[in-house]
Amino acid sequence: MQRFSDITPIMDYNHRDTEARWQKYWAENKTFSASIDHNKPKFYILDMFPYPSGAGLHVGHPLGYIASDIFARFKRHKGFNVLHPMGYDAFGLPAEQYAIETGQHPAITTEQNIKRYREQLDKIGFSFDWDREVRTSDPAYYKWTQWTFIRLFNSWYDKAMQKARSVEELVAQFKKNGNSHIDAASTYDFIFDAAQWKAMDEAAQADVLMHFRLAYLADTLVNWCPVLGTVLANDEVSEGFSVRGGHPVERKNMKQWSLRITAYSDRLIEGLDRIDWPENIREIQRNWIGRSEGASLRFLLADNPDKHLEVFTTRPDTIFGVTFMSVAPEHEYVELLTKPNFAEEVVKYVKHARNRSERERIADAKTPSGVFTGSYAINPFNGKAVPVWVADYVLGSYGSGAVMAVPAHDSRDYAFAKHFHLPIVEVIKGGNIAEEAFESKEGVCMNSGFLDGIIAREAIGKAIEYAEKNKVGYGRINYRLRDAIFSRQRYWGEPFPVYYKNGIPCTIDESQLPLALPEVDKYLPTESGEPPLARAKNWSTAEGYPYETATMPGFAGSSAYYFRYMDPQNKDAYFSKEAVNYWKSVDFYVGGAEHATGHLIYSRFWNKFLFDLGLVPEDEPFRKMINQGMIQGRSNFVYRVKPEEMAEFVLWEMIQNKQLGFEFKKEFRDGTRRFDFYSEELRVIIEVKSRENLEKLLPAYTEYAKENNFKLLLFSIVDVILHTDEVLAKIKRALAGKVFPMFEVIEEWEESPIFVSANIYGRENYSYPIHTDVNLVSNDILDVDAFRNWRPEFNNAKFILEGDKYVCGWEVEKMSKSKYNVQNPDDLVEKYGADTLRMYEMFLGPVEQSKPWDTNGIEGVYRFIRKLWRLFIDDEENLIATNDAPDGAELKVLHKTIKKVTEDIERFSLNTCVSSFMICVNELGDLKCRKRAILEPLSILISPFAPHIAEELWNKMGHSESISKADFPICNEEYLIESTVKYPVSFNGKMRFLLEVAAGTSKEDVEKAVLAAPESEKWLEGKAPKKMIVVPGKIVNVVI
RNA sequence: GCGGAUGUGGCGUAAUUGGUAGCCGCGCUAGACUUAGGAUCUAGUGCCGUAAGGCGUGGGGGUUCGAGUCCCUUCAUCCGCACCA
Repeated sequence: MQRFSDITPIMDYNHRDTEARWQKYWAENKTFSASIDHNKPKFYILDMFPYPSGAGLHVGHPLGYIASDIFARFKRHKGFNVLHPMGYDAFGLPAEQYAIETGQHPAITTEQNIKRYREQLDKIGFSFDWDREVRTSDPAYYKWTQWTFIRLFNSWYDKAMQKARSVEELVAQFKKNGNSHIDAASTYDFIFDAAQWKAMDEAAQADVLMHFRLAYLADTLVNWCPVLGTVLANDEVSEGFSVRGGHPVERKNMKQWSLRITAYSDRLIEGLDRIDWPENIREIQRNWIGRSEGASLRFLLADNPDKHLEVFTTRPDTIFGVTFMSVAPEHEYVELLTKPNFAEEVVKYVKHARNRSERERIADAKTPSGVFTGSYAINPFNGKAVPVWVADYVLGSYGSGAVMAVPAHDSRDYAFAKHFHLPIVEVIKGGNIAEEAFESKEGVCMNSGFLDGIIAREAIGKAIEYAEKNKVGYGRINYRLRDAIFSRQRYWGEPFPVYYKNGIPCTIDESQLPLALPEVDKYLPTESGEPPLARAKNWSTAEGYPYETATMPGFAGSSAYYFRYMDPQNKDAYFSKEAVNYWKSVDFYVGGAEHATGHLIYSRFWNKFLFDLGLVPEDEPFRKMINQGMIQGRSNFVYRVKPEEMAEFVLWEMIQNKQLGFEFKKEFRDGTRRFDFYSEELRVIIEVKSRENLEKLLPAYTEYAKENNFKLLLFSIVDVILHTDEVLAKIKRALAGKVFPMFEVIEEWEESPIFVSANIYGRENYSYPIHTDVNLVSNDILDVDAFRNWRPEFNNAKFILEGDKYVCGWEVEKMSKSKYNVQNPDDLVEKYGADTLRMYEMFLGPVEQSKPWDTNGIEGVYRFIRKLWRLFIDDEENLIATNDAPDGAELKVLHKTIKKVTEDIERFSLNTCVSSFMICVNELGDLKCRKRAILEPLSILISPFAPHIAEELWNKMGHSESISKADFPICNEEYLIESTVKYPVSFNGKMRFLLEVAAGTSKEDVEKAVLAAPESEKWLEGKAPKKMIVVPGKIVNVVI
């Protein structure tokens, strides 16, 4: 059937035509192209660039992009030179996985996905400067990733100067003085002098330098994932399984490239206080870096006085309570410590502990495990010998891999001591050590020699002082942060600019960059287990030295991409000095909180490194950041009936509690026979089964009824559900003694699924929910016919309705295909337009908050857009704006909105802006305002949110230039001044009425007016008020 | 277990410094216009109550003339970390 709107052209806002036209205009005119302009303040606003996955964008992805785009457009109106670029994090596992499955080169898949992303992004009307697009998989881009790697390789970290320096300078030092005067972030423990350095051959020197380089190759205990055939970073592993794909991960020792991010631990912590980031992200990073202050103490071995165990403790104040020591199974002294008669046990334990997967260790965390080595160590404070154990609650990778155990004041040591019956010595007063460890630092020291009587918190410093004076230890800060493993045994990533010259790793010359990713025949590891690049032909330098076969991890390309946007086409440099000194760093960064311990920490590290080299002017990359919330799906459910359970439920509801005058029981058993319902009084049995079953069993039932003198009523499931009244009538007749066949079928019925509406009584007793496609549902009402057509098995479905509607259940879940709750932005843009989508995504709530996507509300925003249009344009599509001078009421509406919107955008409260626009348009509609002086500023106000319609209106009002070049309106407070104040008058804090007085009325006069108001009489009840509070311009409170 | 965040109508939310709780939108109810509506417009809509009025921001307690907002306590949900010495 044709609808009215199909046959009569109604002059309504046509978003399809308008939006396409302006998107084309922006692209052709390069409206949002940014260039260095020293006459304007710069503003760099950046989104975390996406990984272009095959699934395309869903409604959740653009949330952050829309928010940042609004901000970018706003800043342009405010006179800033805005850099707002976009690109793609294009290397990654899914494309490679797909390549392995199909043989398709990942570059091709990636290209296709990017194309799709771009189409989707373009339709939403973003103001990106696409000329600055970067892709991490583009050789022209990853050239600079490799270039940075070479710089890292050629740098070491000088702790004294707190900065990275070149390895050349380090070598010069070695030649002059050896390494004794150097305070470097290093894993090198030996001391050599200049002569010794010079005596080393090239390989030995290279080996020493490796311990200093910021990018270094080392044997590392890594997270090896056999299924993926690669090593994973710590943040890619969760509870012993890979985050992506959920495959088991094991610990394995391998030669890996790593980045010495730990050198920057302190600066990474310190910088957190200087950046405007959400507190939770900063807290996560603080925990991840895990700075703890304490002491390193030396315990000499009782039988081996020239060797010692080094421990790290945050509680040197408890040293007199040490009753044993524990070392990690991987500790280098395990063998040395183990006495012959304990060797068997220790070897067995260490082997067992090593082989345990991370997951097993976690599962067993509650039961301590360990074994005594037979050795003792000497407490440097009191000379007592304590036993040394091997225990896997001690981590080899933290501190020194050994702990001094103080069971009285550490809960892990306590559990261990209890389990193995080791002594517990209390040295801090205040707890009950018979029950649990007392970990507070507020207690007073006891049994602690010179520390006795001091508060534990203060004793820490005294103990360190003592240790340093007696040369048995020193104050020390430890970090939880580990170096970042930088090798991946993968194809689709940046090749390392590294070759091996007689086994010595060297970086290629910068002039040779980029080292392009080679072609391979397959994207799998070789038969001998080497990474895919080992398959490439001639994967070696011109001299024949083999290249590194691992590739870089996902975070390599994303760690400093924001610099490349500043000068993306530069062939000679990463970025020009001019560009970086103009754009400096990102002023505003928008992206997901899930990158807290990955990208967001690596970027800060890379940025600080580039800062140390003097390449960039600021040491933090992202000055301000907000994290957009996740958009969850809103799933809809239909409830499929389990017919037999439903029939029994329905019947029981009718006959229980003597409703028919007789007591019925559920479940009557007679030997092996079982019946559904039974009345002892009348000897009546009711049984519900499928028709087929009843027919089959009819002879047996007949016989049983006869033998035992029962009256038997058999009903088919279908009849009970669909002909409940007739069934009930038959039961009543039977109870009244009437005679009729024990079984008859009311309706023949083919097998078909039955669905019950959500609010039908008892539903949860006899049905189970199944997901239905949200596109078949509107306001939780199911389109029954569409549902029948959805899948063949439902095309004869029956529905139990509420009234005439089938109401679906709903739940908030992850947005995913399998839950049929995915909302795709293209469909919504097609139906409602990009402006509506943009505004609706903002209208949903604060950007930072996670929330379910519910398409229902979008109609309201769509109506608003059309209302806005009609404020300017009549039915014949003519502009109706007049040049009349606006009146006070109109100006007040406009300036109120200017004020609210400006303030709200600045504090990133975009949902409330949308509300304000709606209020403004409603109020101007009520005032029948058609005045250009009001409408023109309004269109600029709204243009960051709904840029297409704003451009169209601006254009219709006679402007030839894009609205994005217009100045943002400024609020004139004069228009907001009220001549009267409406005081809410409260009595004892409860608001009772409003009282209007002239603005500027004195407190005393307001009080008088309140008392004189007729409404007051009732509330005063004849009493005089005890007190009156008048807050000028705000409220009046009368206390009685 | 530790750390952090959040709890407001049927739903998404608003209330910027302690000052009229529920703005805006969805949904719902009634009406208007229509041959027709999943269009548009008007009015209503926190809960209880015919009304007067009472009750209401997860629960309990407190500070205050006044508390969604501050303090104490408790519950629930979500997120992060999880043998880090």
